Amino acid sequence: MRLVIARCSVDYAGRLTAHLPSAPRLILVKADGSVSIHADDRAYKPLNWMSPPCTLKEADGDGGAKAVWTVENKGGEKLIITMEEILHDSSHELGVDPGLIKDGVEAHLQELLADRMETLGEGSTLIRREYPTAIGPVDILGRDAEGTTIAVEIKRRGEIDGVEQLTRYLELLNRDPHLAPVRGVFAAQEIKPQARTLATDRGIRCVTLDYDALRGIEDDKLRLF
Amino acid sequence: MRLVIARCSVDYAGRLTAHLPSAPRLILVKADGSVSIHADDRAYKPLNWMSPPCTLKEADGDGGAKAVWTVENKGGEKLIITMEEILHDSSHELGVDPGLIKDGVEAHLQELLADRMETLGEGSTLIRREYPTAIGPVDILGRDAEGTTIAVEIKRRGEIDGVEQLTRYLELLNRDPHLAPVRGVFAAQEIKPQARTLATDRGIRCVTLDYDALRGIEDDKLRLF
DNA sequence: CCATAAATGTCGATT
DNA sequence: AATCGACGTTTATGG
Repeated sequence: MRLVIARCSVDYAGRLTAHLPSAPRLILVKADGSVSIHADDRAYKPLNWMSPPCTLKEADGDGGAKAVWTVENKGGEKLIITMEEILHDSSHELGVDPGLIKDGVEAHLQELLADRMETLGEGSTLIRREYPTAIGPVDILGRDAEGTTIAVEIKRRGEIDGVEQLTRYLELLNRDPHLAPVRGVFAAQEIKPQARTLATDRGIRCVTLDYDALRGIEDDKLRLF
Repeated sequence: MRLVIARCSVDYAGRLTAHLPSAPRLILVKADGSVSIHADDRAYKPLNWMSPPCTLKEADGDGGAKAVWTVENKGGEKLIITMEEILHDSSHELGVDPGLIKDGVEAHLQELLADRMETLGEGSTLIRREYPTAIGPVDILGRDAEGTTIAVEIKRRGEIDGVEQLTRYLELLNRDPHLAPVRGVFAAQEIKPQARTLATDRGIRCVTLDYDALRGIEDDKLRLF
């Protein structure tokens, strides 16, 4: 990883055209060849960048510029960094990162819920996860205690577009005489008020998922063996 | 901006739970208070981060650790960086960035299409751009060859969300007896298969826009003067 | 490689 | 604060 602090101007031509006037910035060159240009704000988002795979060509600047870097990818996107003053330049060997271990994402919620369908109401059973339809897979298809088909949409955060998504599935599923009538269940760790209102208005039941409780139940299950 | 290269392990607890095993990484502390942890790959996204506003507390490590940083925001999200070995530590004054100047293709599409309504079919005419409704402006309102009102939604990339948006407009517009019946046209440089399926199912016509061709036509027009 | 959906999405405008 | 829409979204996953 190479860290360069330089007063530079930057031009990008690719999916759009963009220009950065001259100012001191961090230029970050990673081992995979990627380049990113950071200002001293905007959290983690770079002002400009080029994702790998790409090639970096360093050239001496003519006149005012100390150096001109040209970063290019296969798609013809181009990033030109004109450095007028180099304030810092250091390189560091980091090696391959062991990578991030995540816990609590949607996929995990789906697994846990599929394993504990009674969370959705006593007597609820699983038909299958990722039930395929023409407009995408339904997270969980199941049956409630009365044997009515239920379609479950799972989100970490339940917002309006999630309700819309479930509504589309329900419309489609209810055309299938083998399944109809199908009832909707919107399950999320957190459901936004507008999403809850819309869902309720459409006869979709809302269920708030407690991740720790689901996982706790799961742990209890494992403890039995 | 402070740059630290350190062998560290990281724990994040907030919107999800995540852990990074010990390895050498870049820790980037910006003037806005944000902290991000980068591996030696991926230009854009760090392994872990905390967005501002947040507070950084540095503490001496006990035993194996040289230092322990705790970054926390108001929402109770927490990032804990345990540094076992510090390989580099430097600070740099960058000042406020003058910011990025973007020149998008986006707004141009609407202009071009409004100027060349026949792209949507022989005899199509413009009523107006940005036709206002209670739920936002319709990109283009026009008439087809038969005189039927058409509502056009323009996107660079046509996805399901865009079809939903147009559907909401159509629902509203069709309540207006002066306009009804209104037909929908979904126009984009690229239309995703699922979006096309949904649009077709709802009787919305899909039109793929060729930006270069539209601009070419425009150039021809200009050349006449 | 293409297509799709999730994301600690982020970011900005607007209510 | 919440919502909505755009983003050079990026990133991961499944076909």
